[in-house]
Amino acid sequence: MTKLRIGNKALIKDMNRSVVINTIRKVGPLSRTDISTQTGLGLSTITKIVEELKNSRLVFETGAANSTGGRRPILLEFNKQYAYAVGVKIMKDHLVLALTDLDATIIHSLEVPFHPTDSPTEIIQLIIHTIEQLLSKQQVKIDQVEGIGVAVSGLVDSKKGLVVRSPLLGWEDVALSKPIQDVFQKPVFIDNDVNAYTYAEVEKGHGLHQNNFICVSIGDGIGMSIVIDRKLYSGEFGGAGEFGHTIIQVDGRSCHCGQEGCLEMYASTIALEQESTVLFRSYPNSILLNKKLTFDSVYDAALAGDEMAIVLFDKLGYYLGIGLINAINSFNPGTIVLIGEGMIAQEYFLPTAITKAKKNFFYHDRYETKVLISRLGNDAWVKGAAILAINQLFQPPIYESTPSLLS
Amino acid sequence: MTKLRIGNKALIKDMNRSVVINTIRKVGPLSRTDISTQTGLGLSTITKIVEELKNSRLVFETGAANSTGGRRPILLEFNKQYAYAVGVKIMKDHLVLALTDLDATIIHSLEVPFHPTDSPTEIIQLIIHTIEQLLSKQQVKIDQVEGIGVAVSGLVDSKKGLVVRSPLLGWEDVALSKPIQDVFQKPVFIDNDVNAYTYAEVEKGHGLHQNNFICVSIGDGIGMSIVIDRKLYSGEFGGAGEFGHTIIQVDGRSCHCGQEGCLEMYASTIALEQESTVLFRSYPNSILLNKKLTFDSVYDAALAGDEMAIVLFDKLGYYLGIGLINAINSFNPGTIVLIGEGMIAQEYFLPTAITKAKKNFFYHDRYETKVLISRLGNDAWVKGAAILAINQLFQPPIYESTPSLLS
DNA sequence: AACTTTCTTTCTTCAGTGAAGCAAGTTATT
DNA sequence: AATAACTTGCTTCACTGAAGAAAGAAAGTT
Repeated sequence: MTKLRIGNKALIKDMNRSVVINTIRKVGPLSRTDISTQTGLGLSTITKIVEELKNSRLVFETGAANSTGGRRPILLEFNKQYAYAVGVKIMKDHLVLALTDLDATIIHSLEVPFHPTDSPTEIIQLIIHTIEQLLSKQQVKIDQVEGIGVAVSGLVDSKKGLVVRSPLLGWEDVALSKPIQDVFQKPVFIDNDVNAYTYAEVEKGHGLHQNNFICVSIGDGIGMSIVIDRKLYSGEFGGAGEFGHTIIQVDGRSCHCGQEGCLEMYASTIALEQESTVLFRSYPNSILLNKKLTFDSVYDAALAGDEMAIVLFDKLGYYLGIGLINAINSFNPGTIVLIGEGMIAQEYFLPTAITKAKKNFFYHDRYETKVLISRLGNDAWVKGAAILAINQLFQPPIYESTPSLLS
Repeated sequence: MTKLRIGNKALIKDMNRSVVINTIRKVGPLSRTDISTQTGLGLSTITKIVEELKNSRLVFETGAANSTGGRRPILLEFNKQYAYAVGVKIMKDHLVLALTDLDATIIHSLEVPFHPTDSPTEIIQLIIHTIEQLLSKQQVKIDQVEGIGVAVSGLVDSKKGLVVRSPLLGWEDVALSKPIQDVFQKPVFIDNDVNAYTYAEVEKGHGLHQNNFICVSIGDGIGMSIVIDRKLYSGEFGGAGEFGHTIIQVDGRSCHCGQEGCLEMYASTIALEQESTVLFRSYPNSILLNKKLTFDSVYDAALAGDEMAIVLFDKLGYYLGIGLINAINSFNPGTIVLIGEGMIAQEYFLPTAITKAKKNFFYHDRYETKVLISRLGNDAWVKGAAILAINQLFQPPIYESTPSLLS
């Protein structure tokens, strides 16, 4: 278990430095007095800590604000350019990389295609090479990079830095962190792609107003992540949130995972295919006939007024609603945030899903789980990957062996 | 959100006192040197803190152990009798109360029946009256009681001290904590009964070796609790773990909760009734005919060789296995602990359930979720209730406004 | 007598605190 | 305008009290 540090002067100092810098980082330009009242620390303490933070360039003074009847406050701001982070997302046939500042703002990003047949080793080499390219193009030295975050779809053991299994990439037991870490000598963090997105949601999205929520991703598969008190819960070996493989139908449709009746078979891209085989009988004239069914293609058909497309989404919405009920009844989250490519067609399936989901166990009780849609853009995946690396720098240093900028 | 305290001398002292007392409490008789090496605190610090703890009677010296070649160590032990706690479990038609020491060992317990038609107010008065009786019988003054914990089945908002809904008792929105607290002027903690049992499991059961697990209770209904890093996760308003009402069959059997296809309809006492209506056609000679079906009665029938009883448990096991799969795939716990009255018949349904549950999403990956059976006795419910009250006394005081013995 | 282990005492270190005071503005009064 | 009085922001410094280190006392064993 993560063990608490014992109390000594080093702990006091680490904690207070952490509080001060995180206050400045999150609440933005602040005067020393503001920080003092917000944190509860004495003014003299703030003065001393700010002095140090200024010397290490983590914080800088950014002129004086207007007076409110006395001496004008000197505003302090977090130096986002103190260092950089790199985010990587591994997709089916290409990589997305981004260089960000410490606020996770993307400075420059690159996309590099690869062949689906490329081996893990080749792809890892491609990642390393592209990071080098990204850095040299932006004239950033590796010493200025505080960490590298990588997002991969599939089952990821982030503690061990291992991709246990990724059906999308055809990977099994790939040690992803180590080779990258060996080259750059910088901390490398890997996680599941939905988890990475969720970090972005925590820091930049709905997490700004919610401390407990779950993210459900709808796309090729169904993913989930669990946020408790702003922290992600990963399960014993990173598999929490294999929600797509919870069973909603005893002895139902066979899933590629070996089970029967998985939610993923009823409310993802795969579900569109599955459901359509039956539906084509009733809708022989559907323009979807002989087309590859994806959220995009079915959405286009629905927009064009194709009845079968509309029915298809409606069915998907019903099953998704059941999935949401199960999530609500298991976790009782205050909020569910929906993400993923499937959301482009939300108008066609979400109303049905939400109507169904509202009839959950708690709906008698005035307690309602809000269902929200992520407002982050498509770059949230790679931004989240960068946040994997950034976040660890600013954790409150109360546990043993937490690395930190504030040493 | 729970906010971290700022670093100052008071924090240091609180933290270290907490570390020392919890080390003594958990690891048992220890010398000062032992504590020093275990905690990492300096010997002189330990001497000072132990001095204080001795003065406040929280710790006492219990003779000297054998020498290992030098001065004999003076063993220190936690004073379990420093104070008392009271645990209460509200059952369908009776109360169970227990007076415990600070190690949650039961000193004396009482059972008091009531009428199912009694109003919440009457039952609360009965609780208050019985606590008084329990204390006076044991000649304990209320000042010596550090807290009172109450376990109730149903949806409990423990932060607000509210029983939101308890179908078993027919309660809705009952403010349970406040009236008790008003009388005794001592902290009162309430929680769901499965959660209370889980606290006992954390402190006295499998939690001694596991930091992350879930408990699944099988009985009249199906309950669940989630333990992450030795802490219970309760959800936004205490409803996490309404696992019995996750849907395993789209449009399946109607549940009293208003949904269809809830797990509870397939793997609890209710399921036995439901399933039997069909099965009686195939087994017209079953000795279960015209009997009230409970785990007890069906178990007796199975022991007597009744085929239908055996089939009934086998079906229940299959569905339970599906429930366990859903729990495993959602939470990826290292361990599942099974509890509840249903476990008396485990030999007839568990093998089927575990066989099914093993075929979960992770079973390719050498990662296995252990399924264990709780070894705690029937008094774990009320013991857990007492632990609700005891635990808050020994929390590490790193968050703002955590009450503590060590002020 | 020499060594070990446990525990205590004394002294040192250093981070936060709070009062006093300085800095730099605004507001009211002349 | 000029001045005095007030406000707000920040800094300095003596003080407090926590852990820590070192020396040594206590109580054993070899």
